[in-house]
This record gives sequence, C-alpha cells and structure tokens, in this order.
Amino acid sequence: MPAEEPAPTQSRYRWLADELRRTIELGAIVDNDALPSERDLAEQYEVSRDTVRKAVRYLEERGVLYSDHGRGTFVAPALVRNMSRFLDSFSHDTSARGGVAGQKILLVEPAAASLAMAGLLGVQPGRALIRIKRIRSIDAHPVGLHDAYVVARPELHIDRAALERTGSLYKLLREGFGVLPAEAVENLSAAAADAEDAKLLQVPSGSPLLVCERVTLSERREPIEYCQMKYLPSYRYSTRLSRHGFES
Amino acid sequence: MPAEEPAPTQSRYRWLADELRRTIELGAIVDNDALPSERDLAEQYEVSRDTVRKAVRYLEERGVLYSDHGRGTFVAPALVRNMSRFLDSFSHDTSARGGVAGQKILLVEPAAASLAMAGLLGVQPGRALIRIKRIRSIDAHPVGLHDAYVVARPELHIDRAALERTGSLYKLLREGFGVLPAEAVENLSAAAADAEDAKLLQVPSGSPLLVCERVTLSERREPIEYCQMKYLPSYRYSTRLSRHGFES
DNA sequence: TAGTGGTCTAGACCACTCG
DNA sequence: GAGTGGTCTAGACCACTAG
Repeated sequence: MPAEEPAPTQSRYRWLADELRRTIELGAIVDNDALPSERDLAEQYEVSRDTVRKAVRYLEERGVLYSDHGRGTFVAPALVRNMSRFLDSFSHDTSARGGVAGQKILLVEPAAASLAMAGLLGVQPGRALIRIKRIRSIDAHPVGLHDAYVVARPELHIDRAALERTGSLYKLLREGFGVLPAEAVENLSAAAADAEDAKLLQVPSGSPLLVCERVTLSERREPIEYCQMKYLPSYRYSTRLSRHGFES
Repeated sequence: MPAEEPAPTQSRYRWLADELRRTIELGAIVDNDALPSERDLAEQYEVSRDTVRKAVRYLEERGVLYSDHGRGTFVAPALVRNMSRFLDSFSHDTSARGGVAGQKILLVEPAAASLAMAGLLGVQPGRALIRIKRIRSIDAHPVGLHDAYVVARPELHIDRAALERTGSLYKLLREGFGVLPAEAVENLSAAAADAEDAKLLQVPSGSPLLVCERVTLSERREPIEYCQMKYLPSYRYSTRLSRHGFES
C-alpha cells in the first residue's frame, strides 16, 4: 500500500524510487539484502511492474540498487551507494561533502580561442571567449585553481560582480542565462606546479598537482566552456564505475 | 526494413542498438543530426516502440545518442561518443587506445588486511589477502605502479606464472576462477613520488604522480580487491559525466 | 519446479517544442 | 496543431537461479 500519493508534478517511478531510497536510508533493508520481488512491489505500491522496473533502473544508475537475473534485486553496499558522480559544480560538490566553497577571482577578461581550444570546443579558431581565472577554496583553505574559457554569446554578460554575487559559474550560467550543462568530458593527470601555480596555491614550485581538464556541453550539445583545474594533493576526486554489459 | 535478423542469442534491442551504432559509424548520420522518430524506427525495424526506446537508452548510457523531450533523438558529438568509461582493466583499456600493455611483476605474496584496508573492503582485519605489485608499461615504456590486494579465497590460486601468462589480473580472475568484476569505486588525487616510486619509474624523487585507489566488487558485491595505482604525468584518465536528472 | 528478473508487445495518454 | 519524446498499463513469454 502506498504510504503517500505521488505529487502530481512527479512521475510515478520517480516517486517510487524516492520511497525505496527512503526505506533504505531508514535502515529497513540493509546492505546486500534483497528487496521484495518486482511483482510484489508492483502490488504493494499499486503500480505496474514496468513502473517498478523503471524505478529500480533509476536507482541502479545511481548506485543504490543492483539486480541479478533470476536471483533478485538488492541494496548496494554503502561504499558505492550515493556515489553518483554526475555533473556537478565545485560549489555544489563541496557543500555536498560538508564544506564551504570559496573563490578569489583573479581574472575576468575576453579571450580568443587558440587552435587547440577551438578543436576541443568545436568552434572556429579566434572565436570570442571569456576567460575566468579563480582560486578555489574549501573552508577558507585554497585547494585549487580554475582557469575557465566560456564560449561568449550575445546574451551572456559575465562580469566580476555577478560572479562574486553567485559564487558559482554554473549557477550564474543557469540562473542568469538559462544555460544548462548537460554533459561533460574530463581528462585527469598529474603535473608539477609551475612558478605561478606555486605562488597562488602557496606551495613550493614543482609540487604535485591533480590536473583536470573539462569540456562542458549544453543540452543541445553546444560547447559551453573549457576549464582547466589544478588541485592540491588534499583534494580528492571520487567516481564509480559499472560493468553494464560485456565489454570485455 | 531490418537489414538482417537479430541473432537468436541476442535481444532485439541490443541488435537494434548495434544497427544504429553501425549506421552512425558509417557516417550516414553526423554529429547533432536527428534520428528518425521512435515511431518511425519502430516501423522501419519491425519492433515495438518500447524496444526502440530501450535501444536508444542503451546508446544514451554509452554517450552515443541523446534525446530531448519534444525535439527528437540526436547523435552525440564525437568528443563524447564512445567515452564509455565503464569498468575496464589496464590491459584492455590500453589496447583500446592502440597501445601494447606490459607488466613487470615485482611481488606476489600473502598479506593480512590492515585496519584501514579491512574497512574499505568490508572484511575482518587480518583477513588473508594476496598482494601483487607490478610495474605497468605501455609500448614498453613504464607508466605506472599497481599495488593490488586481492581477497584470498580457497579456490583462488594466483601465482607469478599464471599472472605472467595472462598478462592481466582481471583476465586471470575471470577466466581462471569465474570472478567477474561488476562495480568499482575510485578515488583520484596527486602525490609526490617517494624514493621507491622514483626508482621503479625512473624519475626524480618528488615527481608528480596521479594516484588512483580502487575497490572492486563482484556481481554479488563481495570485495574482490583493493588496488593503488600511481601513474606518470603522461598517463591520462578520461571520463564522461552526465546530468541525468536535476541534482543541482 | 517455483520464483526471479529480462524482453517484448500494443495501445493510451501526457508534456514539451516549434512552426 | 502536429510531431516528438516521456510515462504508464496489462499481459505474455523467455532465461536464469536455487532448493
């Protein structure tokens, strides 16, 4: 029996997924325990089996559940649960970890796309960009440098004041201009801090840094920005991988 | 009209997905072009619309397609296409990039789980493990160190000879013992090479390294191994992020 | 053999986008 | 308003797992 009816704005499977997640977080079903069968859940929550399957799949994608053909559907161990690693801004990601995100804006200026950057972003070389360079901090401690190149658009008016106000470039793009990041490609490696990095992050030159390059695309897969991020060793980047088939 | 019937062993939606991917790779539909509507595809390929939707979703998960409510289904730009980033072994990943994976086995020996490792793996402290330390190389150039701790099982007989023969720990676990990695959690950061790292990788002590820690789980979410990987700056770790909802 | 998840179908209606 | 993807249903059968 449904504990509560789904809000009219929400789909039934999302509502069911939330119900199931709540049940799990309450500790009613523990790690690696089986859920009731899909047919039972369908009856209990008064939805079709297909709707149950959608809810289960939704939670599988988020690492909350996993299903085994012929055996059942189970609660994923806490280690992987909620390791969603979807698209996220530094600010949002940091507060999700219980920290306070900060920034010191070093630079907001027009720039032109270099050959390399144009290729990555899929725009013409020389295309107008807006460069934004910032020191990012968590709980007032500097942890990294962000060097972003946003593809300029006529309606886009990014200035230091607006950025300072919102504290998050993504939030500014979304709320100010309706630009919504939908997908991103990232490339991680290690590098030594150069003289400038060292000075800004207050570490010796040559110190190890985690370098993350990112290209962000809009819902229509138009390029939004290229960003190079350099982090101190204390910064940790977490992710979850699934098999999802037999690609081996 | 279907070009060819699906093999009896394969599901129809996987077959359709392969057909669509082939069509795209042939260049018949270019980046950001729209596919025929789901209803049209269902008619063309003589399947139900639901089967079309499953095929499309399958390719969306792999970064090949994306759909927009009310607009259509489109081919993802080449930048994100085929950036699947599912669970993969070093060997497989390397050959997918066109390189030849190599290894030099430094150590295969029994070990006991430390407190920290026991917590990560979800086993008792002191639990029997098998430690495997290797230098990994691409095209005969050393690129990283792998230090793996495999959870020992009675049926599991890992020795240097077997590992040398297969060249891949995952392949050995899969083909030798039917242990299939299903999910993994990774944690990346930067670190300086210590004296031992430096010697093994032939770089100065203090050089920047990309450190990747990974816990791998089986299909039943039993712990398989903990592995710490350290890579030179030339090694690149690529990933793709999606929004998948409104978690911002 | 009974029970589970996986696939497939046909049809209905809703929500969104765009000319 | 016409066309698109998104949700939901009810029922059938297959493939796998376990006692």
